[in-house]
Amino acid sequence: MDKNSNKTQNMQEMRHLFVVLSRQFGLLQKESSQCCGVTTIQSHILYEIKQGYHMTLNQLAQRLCLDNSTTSRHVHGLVEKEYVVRLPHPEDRRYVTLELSEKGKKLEEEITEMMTTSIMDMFKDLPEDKMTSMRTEIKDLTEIMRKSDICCYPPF
Amino acid sequence: MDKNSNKTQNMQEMRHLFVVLSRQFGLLQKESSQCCGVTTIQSHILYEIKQGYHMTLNQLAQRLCLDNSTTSRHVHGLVEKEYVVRLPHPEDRRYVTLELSEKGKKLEEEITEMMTTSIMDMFKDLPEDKMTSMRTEIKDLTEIMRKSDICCYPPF
DNA sequence: ATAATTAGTTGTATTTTGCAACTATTAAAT
DNA sequence: ATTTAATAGTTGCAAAATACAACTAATTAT
Repeated sequence: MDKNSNKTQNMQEMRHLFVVLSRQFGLLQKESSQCCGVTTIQSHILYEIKQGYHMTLNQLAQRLCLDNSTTSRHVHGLVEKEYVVRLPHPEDRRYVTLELSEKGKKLEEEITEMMTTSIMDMFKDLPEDKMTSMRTEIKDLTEIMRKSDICCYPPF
Repeated sequence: MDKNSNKTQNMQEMRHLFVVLSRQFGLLQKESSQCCGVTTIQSHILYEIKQGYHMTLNQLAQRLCLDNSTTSRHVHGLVEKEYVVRLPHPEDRRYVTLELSEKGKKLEEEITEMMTTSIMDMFKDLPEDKMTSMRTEIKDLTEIMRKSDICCYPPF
């Protein structure tokens, strides 16, 4: 049973790596967002709206794993600041599709710029091929995690 | 400048992978914690106390990137539920060192068990060598992110 | 001996959150 | 065709989380 205990140990190490990884990335997100004058969640919303095509509020809430109402309020804040516009769906007027305004697009790009710069900076001393292999493995890992049905909708 | 735009694209992909990764792992944490009757933050605290030796409250707050007071209250909740004990530091009575009670250790192990099982399940169809290379790359990535000084203290 | 510093707790106001109740719109059933 | 269900989204409300500031207790520096 030595093999099994070894596996358990590996999984615990994996868990630890995830803890560190997501905490550090969380910090990066927080920093970049606040630097641009919005909260982390608000920048998440901008990101999701940008990615998604004609996203509705409920879809957004599912993506963020937040309640309907909470999401509605966050969106409200972004609409007030004129980063997001609510458009009634032409086919079904119950739906509200969310789009970025020009101002919102600009802000989102600013945040993205900050984050990618930080990430680039992290990897600046890494050789090209190491970088490539890392990206490959992380891509595969992400796919595995995305597919595992934990709850809510995985981010596309 | 084709090389540069390629690099930017790679970084944006990286950012996206981080978003998915940390969101999915966040869900896993939430699920495992709540399943064991505590909040995500509380399980974080249990984990940190377990890892750290004679952790003090301020150290813990720094680890979690939370305010002193907020952390104090969370710890208070865990002490009330008898998962954590506060011990006065023998050398300096200002400090309070935090330790897991027997009950707390058991709970922490339960949460760990849940998480590692989930992670193991994710990887169940992955060949051994792929798993190994993945772990290696993630380990290196984590180390890179840990070293990048974003703010607060990186989790050891 | 006194002042300054440090660790941690508690008061208070703000923010975030989810549940439930509500409105508006569309789909289903009789 | 009219009534009933269901669905999308918003708002009221109470609970939880959070940070700042004021506080206590203990230690260190002057």
